[in-house]
Amino acid sequence: MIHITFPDGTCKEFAEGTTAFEIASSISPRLAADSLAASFNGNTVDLQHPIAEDGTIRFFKWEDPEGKHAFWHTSSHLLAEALEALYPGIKFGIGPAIENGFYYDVDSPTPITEADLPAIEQKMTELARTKEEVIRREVPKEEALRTFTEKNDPYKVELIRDLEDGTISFYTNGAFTDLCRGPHIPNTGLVKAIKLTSVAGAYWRGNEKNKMLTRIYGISFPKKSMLDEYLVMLEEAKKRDHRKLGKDLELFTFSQKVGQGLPLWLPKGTALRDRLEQFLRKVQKQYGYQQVITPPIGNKELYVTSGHYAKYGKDSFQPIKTPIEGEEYFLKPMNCPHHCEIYRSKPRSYKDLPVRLAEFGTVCRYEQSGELHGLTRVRAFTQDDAHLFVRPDQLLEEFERVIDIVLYIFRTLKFDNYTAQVSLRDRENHEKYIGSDENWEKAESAIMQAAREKGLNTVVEYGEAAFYGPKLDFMVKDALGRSWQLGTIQVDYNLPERFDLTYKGADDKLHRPIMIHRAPFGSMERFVAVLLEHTAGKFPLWLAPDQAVVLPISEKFNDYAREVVEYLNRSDVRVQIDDRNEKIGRKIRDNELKRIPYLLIVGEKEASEGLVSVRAQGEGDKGQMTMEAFKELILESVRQEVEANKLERA
RNA sequence: GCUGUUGUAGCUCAGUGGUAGAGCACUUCCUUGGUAAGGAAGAGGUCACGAGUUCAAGCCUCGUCAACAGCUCCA
Repeated sequence: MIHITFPDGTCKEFAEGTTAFEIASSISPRLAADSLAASFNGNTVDLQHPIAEDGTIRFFKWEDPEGKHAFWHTSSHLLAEALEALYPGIKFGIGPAIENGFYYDVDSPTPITEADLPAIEQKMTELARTKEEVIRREVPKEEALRTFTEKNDPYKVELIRDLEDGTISFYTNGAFTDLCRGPHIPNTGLVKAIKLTSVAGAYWRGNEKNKMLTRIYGISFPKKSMLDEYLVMLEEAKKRDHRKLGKDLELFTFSQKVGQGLPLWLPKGTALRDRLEQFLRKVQKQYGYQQVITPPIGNKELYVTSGHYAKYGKDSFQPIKTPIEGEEYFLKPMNCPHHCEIYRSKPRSYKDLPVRLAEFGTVCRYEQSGELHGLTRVRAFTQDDAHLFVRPDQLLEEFERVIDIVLYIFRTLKFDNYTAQVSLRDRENHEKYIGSDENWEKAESAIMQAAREKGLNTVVEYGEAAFYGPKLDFMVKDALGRSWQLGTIQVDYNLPERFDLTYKGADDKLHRPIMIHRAPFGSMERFVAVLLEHTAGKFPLWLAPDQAVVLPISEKFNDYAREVVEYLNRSDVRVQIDDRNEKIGRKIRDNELKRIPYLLIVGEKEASEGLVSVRAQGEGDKGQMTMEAFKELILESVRQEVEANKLERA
């Protein structure tokens, strides 16, 4: 007998071999429908899986990631079933659930395009309506191989060959049987709303030497209304796309003539970016950073020394050769080698450390053309870079101080949902990294400790480290839950070695400093992109390129409006005038759409009494006040926005 | 880089081989107004670029460039 306690506290006993789905059904059909997958002793198993003796069961709901995963995974099998019915002879690759939905890779005898998707959706819906049970069956590896060889499904055969010997699980829904680990939902009838979203090419097993298969993406839900909500959310995401907002708000542009991936910052975008830079400069000054400036190119020897030439030389931009001497220079792809040479420019004492060199350094990297994306992936960008040269005994504290800066920035800009990703070496393959095992281990443990002490919500990824050292990246979720990598902090034992950086210790001997690379924004380009999507273009007052615009009711009040503008500009409030010959309703609409934080409406009453009528972005009429009072309101709000999160230490 | 889709006015987009289109934005005029689109007229295009097919190409073919989606990559 199995004894099971349910989430609501009730207890029941079941015979051995009872499936989780049967158990859920025995409680209530509702629970069965809601429970999309079950967990057994902490390991996820599917609802068809027999319950073993001492098990406790946890039922997942749609809200649980495991529940969605099982739901979408089953949907992908449903897609395969529909495809097999519609395209006889089709071959299947893999068909997993993903973060938002599912896909299936197929090799179809006839091409499948977007135009075919509605018909496939239709077929899937039909099949789902027949409420097919999803049946799990365990078979020996040899039998699995035979089944798929007979079916002439070469991709599946390849997959099975790579599996360990023993039993393999099969799942069947209707006429379709797939090799699959599970878990799945018990019945395809639970899938009520399906949308196939796109078709794309994808290499078999992600290797570009392999054949390209057709990947069909889709998403599904247990209710029609949930699909509708999802589609609305997608629309909202499109509106927030930084590429669209950047155009609408005149922040940046690209030119086919200037070149791919080379952003042109427009006046308003530049104003925004400058303000972010000023903000960070001020913080860094308080943390003892010194600003430096280095040239945009560097001699090939610099990169041979740093090791970057060997690693990236051929994929990088082509060298620039001096016409007579024939020396080779490269556009700088990073600032660290230059900063190492600044460190080397004079002897350093242990008393001088840490040395903190900061630069808003513009770098060029030859990103693959297919990788370029708005401002988040470009070929020329400015890092809010700094390199900290520290003694081993200072590493941990300095690392934590960098975390403090990153967290301060996130608080000020209201990025509340972030996680820290610790990127360590691949556990097996150490060859692609440079530096000694001992140093790597020291660096990795320092990062882990700093993250722990700062209470960061941390994810550890093996194999994601840079070739020269482990790193801590901050992953930020925007308002729509999409994840972006922003700030990065990296420990480096390698460059100090290669550049033979030293300091004189208290023992009168030379020692090797440790280097920390860090960029709290990541790059100005990506940060502005993420900030745009996070705020939907409604920047906080202290960052907004224009903080207010004065709207005269009619041309008769243009002179007074100009007076207001002049007064506020003198007081460091960024304000414009909209003196077009338009009705006030029109001016309000246009300036609201430009996301100007405050609209100041002036007519006869205001002009005669020195007032402005204030309208706040998205909040409507706020009533009248004197222009002096408005100035104070703005300056005070700005003070509060920037200083509310006070630095924890200076 | 690979596969696919797309490229027409500043923006969003119609236009299936026969004289280049709409809405918004822009200019001028009328209107002088009170919290999210007042009215009229006008100007604006080497249809991404280059070849080819055709009596004739925005439209068909090839190449190049760029954008978008996915894959692969990311110091």
